[in-house]
Amino acid sequence: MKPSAPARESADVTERLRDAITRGQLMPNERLIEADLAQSFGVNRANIRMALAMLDQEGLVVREPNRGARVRAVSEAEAGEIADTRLAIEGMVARRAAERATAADRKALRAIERGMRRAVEQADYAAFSQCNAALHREIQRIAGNETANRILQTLKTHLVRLQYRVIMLPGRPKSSLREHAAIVDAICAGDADAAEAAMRRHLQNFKDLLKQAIEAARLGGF
Amino acid sequence: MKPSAPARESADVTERLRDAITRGQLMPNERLIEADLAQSFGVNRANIRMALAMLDQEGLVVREPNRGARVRAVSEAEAGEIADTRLAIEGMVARRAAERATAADRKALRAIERGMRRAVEQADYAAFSQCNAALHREIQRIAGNETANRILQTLKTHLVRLQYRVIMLPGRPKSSLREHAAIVDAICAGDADAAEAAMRRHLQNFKDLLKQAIEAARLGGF
DNA sequence: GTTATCACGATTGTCAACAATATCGTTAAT
DNA sequence: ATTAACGATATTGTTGACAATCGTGATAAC
Repeated sequence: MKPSAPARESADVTERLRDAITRGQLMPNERLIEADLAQSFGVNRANIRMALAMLDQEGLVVREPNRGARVRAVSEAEAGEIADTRLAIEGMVARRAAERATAADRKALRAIERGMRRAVEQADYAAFSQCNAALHREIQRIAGNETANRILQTLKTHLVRLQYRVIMLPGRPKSSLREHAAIVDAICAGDADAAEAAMRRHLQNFKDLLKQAIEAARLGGF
Repeated sequence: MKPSAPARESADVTERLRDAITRGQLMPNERLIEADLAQSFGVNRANIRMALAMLDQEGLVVREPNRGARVRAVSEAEAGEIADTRLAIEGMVARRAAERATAADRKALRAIERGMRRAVEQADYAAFSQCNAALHREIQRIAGNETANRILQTLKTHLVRLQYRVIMLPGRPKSSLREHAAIVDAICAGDADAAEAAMRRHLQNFKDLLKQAIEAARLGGF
């Protein structure tokens, strides 16, 4: 059995195009020519057109009338905006998670936290990154706000190109682990205020480090 | 001179369709048949198709493969989610506004506040509603977070169908005025924490009243 | 040498016809 | 009477062709 019937090619194409952009296969400001994309994806131009329209709405590409579409470049200022917005939403999400977490939920959070600690001890960056994502995802699931989750998803999509720099910063995994532990503690204690505050601190640090990383990269080569 | 060259019909159509949905001319769960819409809007089906894809991404319609599009109905639970998310973002926005407001900005806020007070004294609901929107818009402008503003715009679009009920509640304009005054005071004082807290209180009240209004409507006929 | 004009190629926007799929009522079988 | 199979109709999805527009380079005017 298939996972879910696409039956409509454009949905699939949109996802593939989105991936190509977020994975950096298509560079910022690069022109996206419908005919070329149609050929390289092996689909009709109408599908590409549809995908571009949706990704435009999503903010991943910009389209100018009669002048085509380009991959949207997120400026440093915009990265800050995105990080602020994410911080606000995910703070609320952590709060709700603290209010709603069941015993099973708490157990799941602790398990991910243990995995994270193990990854730090073994200096396994890939595993750490994965646990990081899993933890945030789990908190979102517990909070159960689909609207917020959808928005967070697109915001993270915009940051994904930049954030790998932060993980690589010296000492970051260890401090990140501390921050995450504080979040999990607060949620498991059912302390909504503390959960929101901890999440905010975590994402504020992330934002600051992201800014540093971008600046360093800008001055130091690219 | 024109305001800005559309030159592309689909952008215009998208806006018109969005308006038709938010203004209630197209009811929730109503099927949106491409051919019909194309005829009634006087455009090609491809444009309608494009518009539906974008509004789907925006969350205003849902599309199922080979089964067409319908106006998305926001459930009571979802209205709560939207209100929560809005609260989180707009709290952050108020905080930033407090940090960034110039003397001119403060003057503009005070002017809108005066207009609001006048509207309440004269029991002019339309004017009040307009000042309400203007005040929130002005705060967003001052904060200068375009990412957040875009998201707030779409979230409000989803609530617009419901929120008129709240304004009509007895005594609401007066309490709303108090809440707004507190927000303006905090922003003008440059007190970021107070501004966020005041905005949160305001939107939390809004959320609670919205829930009440929806419940009352559900029990009392519609 | 600089600027204006024009024609051409590349690309996007529009359109109508066709194919594929779902919906719904009818009929037939049990 | 209930269910299953079937076919007609409505609707969406796909495709290719055509029209409109933009960028660019060549040419001409000054």
